[in-house]
Amino acid sequence: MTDMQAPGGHALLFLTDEQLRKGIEAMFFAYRGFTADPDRILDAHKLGRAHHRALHFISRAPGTTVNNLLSILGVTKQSLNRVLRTLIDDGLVDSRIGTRDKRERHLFLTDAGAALEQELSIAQRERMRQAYREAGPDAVQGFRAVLEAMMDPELRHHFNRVKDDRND
Amino acid sequence: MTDMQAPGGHALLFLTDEQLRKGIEAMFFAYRGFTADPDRILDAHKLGRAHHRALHFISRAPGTTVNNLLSILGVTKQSLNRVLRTLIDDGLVDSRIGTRDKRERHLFLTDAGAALEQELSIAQRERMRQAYREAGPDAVQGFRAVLEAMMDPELRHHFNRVKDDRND
DNA sequence: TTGGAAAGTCAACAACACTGACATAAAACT
DNA sequence: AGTTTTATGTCAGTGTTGTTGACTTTCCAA
Repeated sequence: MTDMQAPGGHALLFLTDEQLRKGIEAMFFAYRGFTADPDRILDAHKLGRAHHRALHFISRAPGTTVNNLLSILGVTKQSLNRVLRTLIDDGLVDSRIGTRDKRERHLFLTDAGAALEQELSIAQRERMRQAYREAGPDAVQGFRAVLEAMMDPELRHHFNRVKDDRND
Repeated sequence: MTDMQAPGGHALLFLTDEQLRKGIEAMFFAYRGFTADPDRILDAHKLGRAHHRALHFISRAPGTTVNNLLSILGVTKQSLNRVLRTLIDDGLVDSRIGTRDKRERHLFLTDAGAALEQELSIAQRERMRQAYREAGPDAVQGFRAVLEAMMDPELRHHFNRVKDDRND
C-alpha cells in the first residue's frame, strides 16, 4: 500500500476507487458472516437480531435504563419496546423500577437471559477469534482502528463507554 | 497484543473475551456509520438498502443475470424481484432478455441508474477513505484481512470474484 | 416430446423499523 | 402549588425487506 508523508505531517494514502469499493464489499460480506451464527441460534428461539442487540447491551451494562438503551441502539422507543416486551414475557429480561428515580426502568438479564446471551456471545466470539487468528496479530489493531474511524462521531462515545484493553 | 509460536507453527493469539466483545461492538457501530450516508441519499429517492445493494452489484458486473445476483445477495427471488421491479419501473435498471439463453435476464444500469449509483458510491467511498486515512496505512491491510476471514467460506468466492489490487 | 431449469407473479405472512397520538407517573422547575 | 419536562408505555397505522408456498410461462436439453 502506497503512502507518503505530506508537508503538514499527515500520512497520505493513495487509494483507488477500486480499493475502496473492495473495502465496501468486504464490509457487506463480512457483516453477513458476522451475524450468521447468532441468527441460527435466534431462529431456534423465535427471536431476531433486535433481541440479540438488546440482550448484548443489557449484559454489558446491567441495570441500564430504557432511555440509555435507546440511544445506544438508535431506534424508536416503540421499536425497542416491542423487543423488550418479548424478552420480558419470555422471562429473559427483568425490568425493575428505579429506586432513586421511579420513572426509570432498570434492565437486567434473568438466568435464562444470561444463558441465551452467553450462547449467542460464544458463537459470535468464536467467529471473531477465528477471524483474528487467520488474519494474524498485526491485523487486529488495524481492523479495530478502521472500524472505529468509520463510526459516526455521535455514536463513537457509546463504543468507548467502557475502556478496552487493546494494549495489555 | 500477545502472541506465541505454537509447536505446529501456527501463530497463537491470546484474546480475552473482553477484547472479542469489543470487536463485536466495533462491527455493530461501524456498520451503522458505513450505511448512514447512503441511507440518507436513498431516503430522498424513496429507496432502501436493498436497492443500493442491487445497484452496486449490477454496476460491478454489468449484464449479470438475476440468478447470479440472487446468489451474491443471498435473498429469495421474490424479494429481489420486488426490488428489481422498483428499479426498472423507476428507470434505473434495464433488464434485457439473454441472446444465448432467452430465459435469462441481463441487468444493466441506465444513465439515471449509473448516476444514482455514483452518488451512493462516492458518499460511501468517502467515508471509507476517511476511515482509512485516520487509521493509517498499516491498518488497511489488517482491516481487510480480518473482514475476509470473517466471511462465510461459501460467500467468500463472491468477494474474490474480481481480484483486488491490495499489493500494487 | 417430455422433463427440468430460469424467471416472473400472486398471496400471505413476519420482523423490524418508522410516525403520530395519547396516557401515566414522577421529577424538576417557577 | 402549579406547570413543565422527562421517562416510559401503549395503540394504531405504515413501509421496507425478508420469508414460504403455489402457480405459470418460457425455453433449453436429454
